[in-house]
Amino acid sequence: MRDRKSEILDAAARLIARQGYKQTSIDDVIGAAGLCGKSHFYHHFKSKEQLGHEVLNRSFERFGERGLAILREPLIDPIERLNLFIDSIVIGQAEQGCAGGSPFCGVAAEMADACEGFRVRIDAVFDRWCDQIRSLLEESGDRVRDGVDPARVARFVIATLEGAVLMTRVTREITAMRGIADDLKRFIAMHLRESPGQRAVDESMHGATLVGSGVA
Amino acid sequence: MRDRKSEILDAAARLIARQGYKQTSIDDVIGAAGLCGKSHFYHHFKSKEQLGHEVLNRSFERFGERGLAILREPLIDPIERLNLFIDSIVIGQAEQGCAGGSPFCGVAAEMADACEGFRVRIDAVFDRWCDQIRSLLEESGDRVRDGVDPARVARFVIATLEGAVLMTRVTREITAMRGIADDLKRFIAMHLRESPGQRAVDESMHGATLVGSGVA
DNA sequence: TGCGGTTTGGACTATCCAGTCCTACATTCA
DNA sequence: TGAATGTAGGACTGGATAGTCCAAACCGCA
Repeated sequence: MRDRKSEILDAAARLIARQGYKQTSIDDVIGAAGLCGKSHFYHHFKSKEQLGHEVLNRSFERFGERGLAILREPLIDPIERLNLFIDSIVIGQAEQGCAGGSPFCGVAAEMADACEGFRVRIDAVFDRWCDQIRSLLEESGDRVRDGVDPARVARFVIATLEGAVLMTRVTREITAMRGIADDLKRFIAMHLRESPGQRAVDESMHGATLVGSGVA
Repeated sequence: MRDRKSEILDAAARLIARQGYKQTSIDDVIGAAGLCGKSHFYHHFKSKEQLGHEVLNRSFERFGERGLAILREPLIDPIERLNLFIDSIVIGQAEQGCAGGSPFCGVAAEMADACEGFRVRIDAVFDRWCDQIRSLLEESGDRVRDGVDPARVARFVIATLEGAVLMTRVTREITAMRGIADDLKRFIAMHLRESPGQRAVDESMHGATLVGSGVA
């Protein structure tokens, strides 16, 4: 029973991710969702702002369910999970043709400024995201070097991913993001104790980052 | 000879950095610049889009003159210059109260979507920025490890800085950004050959990133 | 059958905003 | 003196957009 409200939210989420909150008009949403008139929309939502909040919540839940799901996958090694997660962001961005990005990127910044309520919500999203990665590192226990602050590494990972998504949005080029993702994995490996990790760092230094293998 | 047009550009640049391009109306600009009416504005600019382009160019020039100037400072060691540059971004963001960010961040993404012309321009900004950092690494010559792709490292640095700025914009918190900046310097050091760099990495691993020294 | 929530369809208001147009006044410089 | 340019002030158009209101159909369910 896919109700109409969900369809509206899906359509709105797609539009907002692609063109931003302010730039997405109620009429756009109505058109994309195949509604007939405003009254129908306003039957389900009090205002555009409410729509924004619900879209944000929904995107957050979806991201929690699917995007972050890999971070919780118990059968895979924690660090490997983190690497897979990074790859999944790159793949997602490539699939979207380098536009729009994850629901909390350029859009996040725009909405954060548009309304304090949005900002707080997006802040919470970042927090939860950060927590997931942090707990992943903590789960790795003794593999992580002494003195490493998992929360701090988590924030670094998120910032770099967000920045990379933003960059591809401007350059419309996915190759650079792949390089950044690989380098980010090396950055993470740098915080691991055991030699396999360290060796991996050195190997990738002489593999993936060979001059010319990146983007011209 | 501070002409009126420059004042308008300055006011517009400030507004756009804070609230975005679309959200900044001509009337806002007129008010902030202390003009009397639209005719005066349209005497200097053909359209809002032209204003956008000129603001972008101007911000770019300013950033080139001041922001990137440190990257070209011949008396300072190249890598040290890069570190100073990273610090300057953090300081700049702190001074702005974590809002707005560098002219080419959230705003860039918004404008990139608003108009293809803007996108191309911003893309060029990233390119030049990337080139500056790349040439810095190339300048360091033998200090950089074999197999390291300077352009790729440059893109990583830029992505992480952009992401960090975006993050502080949402969290309104500068502390996290300081941690990210320090970690970014360690990432750069990781690509240097000589032991001082490597030692610096290890030292900072047991200094800056001690659990609890980051943000709670 | 009838009630309540959903859907359709569209008219309408109020507001914001980019851009136009027109009229003055001041300054500068030929 | 007179033309060009910059500044001032404001009326106006046209389009987009959020939000309201109303009337009628549709549909599941008691």
